[in-house]
Amino acid sequence: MKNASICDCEVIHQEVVSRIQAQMPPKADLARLGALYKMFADSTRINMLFALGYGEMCVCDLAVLLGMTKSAISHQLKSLRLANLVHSRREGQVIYYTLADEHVREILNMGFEHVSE
Amino acid sequence: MKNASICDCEVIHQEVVSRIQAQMPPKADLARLGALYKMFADSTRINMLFALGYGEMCVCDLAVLLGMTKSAISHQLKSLRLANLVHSRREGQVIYYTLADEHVREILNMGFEHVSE
DNA sequence: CGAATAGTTGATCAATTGTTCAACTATTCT
DNA sequence: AGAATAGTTGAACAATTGATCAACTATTCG
Repeated sequence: MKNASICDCEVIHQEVVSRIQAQMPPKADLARLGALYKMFADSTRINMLFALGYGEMCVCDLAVLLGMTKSAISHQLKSLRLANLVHSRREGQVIYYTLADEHVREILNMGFEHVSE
Repeated sequence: MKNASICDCEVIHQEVVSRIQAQMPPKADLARLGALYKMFADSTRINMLFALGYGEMCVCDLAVLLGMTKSAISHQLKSLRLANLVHSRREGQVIYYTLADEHVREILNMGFEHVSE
């Protein structure tokens, strides 16, 4: 009984499990996918991404729009930047942020459709 | 200075902020979107959803496939069920789970494409 | 009924996460 | 150079999360 350690069931559908195991993408890919979705899994970041989807904004614009401190916004922007979901460009003291690419917009819209029944 | 409480900047692009504020979806919708993505924001759940995307499985199958306890799997399945991402049907003692609809598969694939560069 | 099996549940605990605060860097203007 | 402004950063803390364990329910079989 090789599965005794994790599962005491006797009705394991071994053919199904084996077949699906063979089809599963590499674990590392799925971990990266989880990490990607984690960026969308927060109200503040969703708001920021949607806002940036409508146009370029600086940190202060986002702070005013969402009623949050520059610090909080900046921390989240850093996460989004590291995840390659937004790009930034500096103009003097002001740093403007935009969505990184159309893919980000597509992911947002796809989920939004599902939420809108 | 109406924004003094949240932001000390003087270069707020008020026209941009106002325009975007008008375009933003209701906050409640964005919160629900965040909650939806939260379901995809975990390696275990991503693995489970991908697996179920390949075929119906019972709790034990998933436990064996992912090397986790029935309890852990069951807890996550409950979250997925409450989020309407999976459906279940009972057959005797065994409860089989499947993806709720094609939309779930689409969301998974959309993200997967982005992760696969 | 009673034993065995499949699955669920609630409490607990460690780990992760998001915001705040204060201090910091970078750029502009005088 | 010095002051002012835009943005970043790290530590700290509360809140949330995911796995584990033990106890529970539901179904089948003898």
